[in-house]
Amino acid sequence: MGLGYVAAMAKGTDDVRAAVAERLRSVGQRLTANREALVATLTEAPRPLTIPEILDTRQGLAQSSVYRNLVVLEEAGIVHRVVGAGEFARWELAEDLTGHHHHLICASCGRVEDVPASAGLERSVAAAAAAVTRTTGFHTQRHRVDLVGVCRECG
Amino acid sequence: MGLGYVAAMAKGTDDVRAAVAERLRSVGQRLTANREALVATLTEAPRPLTIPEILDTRQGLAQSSVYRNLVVLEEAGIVHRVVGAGEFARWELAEDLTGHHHHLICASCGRVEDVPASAGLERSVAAAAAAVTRTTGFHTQRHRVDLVGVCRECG
DNA sequence: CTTTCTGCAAACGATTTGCAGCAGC
DNA sequence: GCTGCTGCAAATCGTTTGCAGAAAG
Repeated sequence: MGLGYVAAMAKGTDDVRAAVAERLRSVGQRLTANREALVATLTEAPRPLTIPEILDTRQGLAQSSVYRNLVVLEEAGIVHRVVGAGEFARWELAEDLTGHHHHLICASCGRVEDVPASAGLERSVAAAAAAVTRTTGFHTQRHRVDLVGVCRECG
Repeated sequence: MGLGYVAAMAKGTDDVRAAVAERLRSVGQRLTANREALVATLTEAPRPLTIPEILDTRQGLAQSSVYRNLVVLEEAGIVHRVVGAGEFARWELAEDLTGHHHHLICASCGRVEDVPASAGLERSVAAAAAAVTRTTGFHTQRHRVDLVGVCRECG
């Protein structure tokens, strides 16, 4: 990947804090209270959050700061923008901080839930990616598997 | 799925036309020249298109009509909104008209390309979906596999 | 201290919508 | 001919940005 840090599976909360501090510094950005709060909120959530959801969690936080900081955190490789089904963007911690996972997207209520990725599926995706590189020259860096359907509540 | 039509793999152009006409009628919508043009454009494209791309294809077409008709066509189960990496939404024909496929998304230029899905990968996804239903009660209707990376041109 | 962040409010831009006239059936 | 579609232009709303004061290092 060419980045200056080592990828790892699901880190503990303290490791996350340390990694966040270091990655921000490596991009020449400061570690501020707002950014810590943002990371903490995303760490605690079992699914990607929308900006309104984030604002509800911590009131007194300016909307523009949330948007701006999410961009900074994305550039630092700490969070990822996730496109859901709804009209808001969703954000989650980068996968090397939380562990790789896939998404369940409810077509009825728009809710997005995380699910751990199975080893068998991962192997198949890797094989498919290798085949694609051979035939098209496209180099896969990561992948996204979303299951779209109806959640238990809406079913 | 509870819809009034039978799912099928990659249909011919004429079958697509017929299916489009019927599905529109079944939702109480008319088959107009604009809607036919829209479907034709998407049928010919080897990848999901953005609204600006669609407008370039057929000029003299009002932007608002494109937006409105895409919504109608989506409600009729004829097209699907696809979220790319960029700032525009992308649209493609529904998979039961074109055949199931996955997407290659270039993180550098934002381009989205279709790739056929391999049988092995499909089997793995189906198995994973079954496991999810068992453990969470979520019922999968369809899935989305995106490979995110760098295309040959950007590489 | 200097540089970067923050909050506020105003600007942006993709998408949606109101309305009067044209076209499907 | 009635109803619904089209195009135009104006409105919407998630997101971005300019600016003056506060905070990180």
